[in-house]
Amino acid sequence: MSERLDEQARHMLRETKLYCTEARVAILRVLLEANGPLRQDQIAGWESHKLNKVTVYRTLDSLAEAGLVHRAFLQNRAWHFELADHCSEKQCHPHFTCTNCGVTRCMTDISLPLAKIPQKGYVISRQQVRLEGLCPACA
Amino acid sequence: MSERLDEQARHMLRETKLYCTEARVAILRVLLEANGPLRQDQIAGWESHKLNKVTVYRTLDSLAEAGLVHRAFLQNRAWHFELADHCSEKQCHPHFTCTNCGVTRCMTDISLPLAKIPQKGYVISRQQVRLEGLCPACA
DNA sequence: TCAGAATATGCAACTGAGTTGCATATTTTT
DNA sequence: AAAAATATGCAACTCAGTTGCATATTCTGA
Repeated sequence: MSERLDEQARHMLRETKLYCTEARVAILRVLLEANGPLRQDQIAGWESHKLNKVTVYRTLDSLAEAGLVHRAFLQNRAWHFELADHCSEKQCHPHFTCTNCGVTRCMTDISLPLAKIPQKGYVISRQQVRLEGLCPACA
Repeated sequence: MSERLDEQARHMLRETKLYCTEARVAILRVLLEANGPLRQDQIAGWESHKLNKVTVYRTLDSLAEAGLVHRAFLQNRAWHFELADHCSEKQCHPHFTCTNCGVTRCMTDISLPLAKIPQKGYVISRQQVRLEGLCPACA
């Protein structure tokens, strides 16, 4: 229920010491409702919210900086954003994109081992995996 | 030596039944020389080639369609292109990007196991891995 | 609880990667 | 060498994402 999600969003914002503004609550709610990566325009237009584009980008920036949100792999020149849960500190879940219908889905139930770089001196802080292929509907 | 690379480029084009044009040879040569993913502007400006932007994009499109070149993960909204060697059919080598200096490097010597999707019906045709962190110079 | 400080928002105008239409040039085929 | 097939270049466009700046909102401390 929406009251519930609002409260959850507000809680997340307070936890991370971010100003608890209407836009941030709204955007977090959208991301809580949607369980998958969304583009800016999808977030802005969610249920006739009609949020301002600049606000959406700036809000997502601050949410990402606070670690509440992750930027997912680009597809067609547009960033995708999603909640940062289901992610370990070093690795986000893989994303699967269907090359036919274009749908992107979070594969929260798979994880690959972290890569090891044989050369000395590298520090890996994050690993992202993208899968491409056909979804069940298109295969 | 450059004659050599030109010949190699021409050979690759003939093999894939692509018209053997000046631009294609030049661009393949750049990619053969550089061993890492390059952006369009880097390719266009390589050694004062001054190739036309549209031509570069279209050439890379055809090279990618022919399987000679791969599009690598986006970084800062710009595609990166590189030769498709060192790649198995299903998996390209991982890319490492330094979050401090921004350098991207191909990790041709690592490879992760292919993900397995437990849900029925998915066909994975390609897996890409991106690593972020600090390079030896910045660590 | 309210003023002032801190921060977020919205608008309009911009940036820059990538694309498209179309006329022309180049490559291949016959 | 001519015709058919394809590639190139230009200019003008699209569209995601950004920036400056004036205004509004949220928080904090007396």
